[in-house]
Amino acid sequence: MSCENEARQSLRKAGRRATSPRTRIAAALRHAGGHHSAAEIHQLVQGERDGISLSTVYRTLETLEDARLVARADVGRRCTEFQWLDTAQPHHHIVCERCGGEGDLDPAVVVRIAEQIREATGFEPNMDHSIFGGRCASCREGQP
Amino acid sequence: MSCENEARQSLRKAGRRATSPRTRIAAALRHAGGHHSAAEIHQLVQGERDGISLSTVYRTLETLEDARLVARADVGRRCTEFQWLDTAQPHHHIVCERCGGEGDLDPAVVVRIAEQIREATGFEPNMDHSIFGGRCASCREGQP
DNA sequence: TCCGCAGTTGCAAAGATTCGCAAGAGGCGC
DNA sequence: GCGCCTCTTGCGAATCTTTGCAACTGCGGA
Repeated sequence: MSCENEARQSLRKAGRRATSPRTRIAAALRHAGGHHSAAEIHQLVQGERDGISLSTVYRTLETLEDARLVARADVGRRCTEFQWLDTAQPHHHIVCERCGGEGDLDPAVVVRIAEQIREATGFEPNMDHSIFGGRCASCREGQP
Repeated sequence: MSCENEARQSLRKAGRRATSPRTRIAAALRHAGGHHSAAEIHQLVQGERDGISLSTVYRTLETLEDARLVARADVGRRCTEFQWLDTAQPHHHIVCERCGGEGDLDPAVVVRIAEQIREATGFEPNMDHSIFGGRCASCREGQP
């Protein structure tokens, strides 16, 4: 699949070595799309030839995150997921802490938020893939 | 110290049982002020009478977080800290992902951000204690 | 094409956090 | 003040994630 070559190029472009485990992990994530846990990603690359150790999966994800190729999302406790960023549009979520419902956040709103933070602090916030916790409208009405 | 009584009252007000471990943990966090890791909190309450198990510390922190008495802050990977909220002003940080430098964020900016998210999605974001990652001004200049 | 160094990997062990279960304790009603 | 029911705790085990270290490999230069 071309994902493998694309992944390899993205890695080189980011100044990282395009090793076999790295390429396979990146390609799998890119090809699969959406969010995946470390264990899922480990599964995805297990099917093929020789296995990749779980620690390598974690280290690779960290590397890819540093290279801004992958975004980490801590959706609630006990649930860290990763997503390929290179091709995806930046997108953002809001998760209801009571009912678990999710909503998407207009990227324009996030851009404006980032601008406000930059103006206020001089920091350029990293908002490749933000997740806000909160209460959805119906849960807010139901309980105080 | 009065922290213990205050903590007890806050717990009851939130509809939780004011048990001895809970009260001690809440009082310690309240008294200590600032951010503390689970292990530090465990240490803080170890000195006194009988010990409190680490799992109880974690469970209590979770309970206190649910009750909005404590805020959890994931400052980068490998570093989860907790802070007593009841008395503190809401406050917000921005952390540089490159140099580790920290800045404070004007609460007014955060209020505006919360409003924008509410208008856009109907969600009321929980912004008791937000942390944004990003690049500080000097790191932005230094490296692209 | 071959070599050498620095970056990576696999493995096993450590650390952090959560979970299951039986025993114990807080708080409401009597 | 006493009893009971439910919520909590402690302990140990399970899970998730990171780390240390020695062996291995990509890739720039000869």
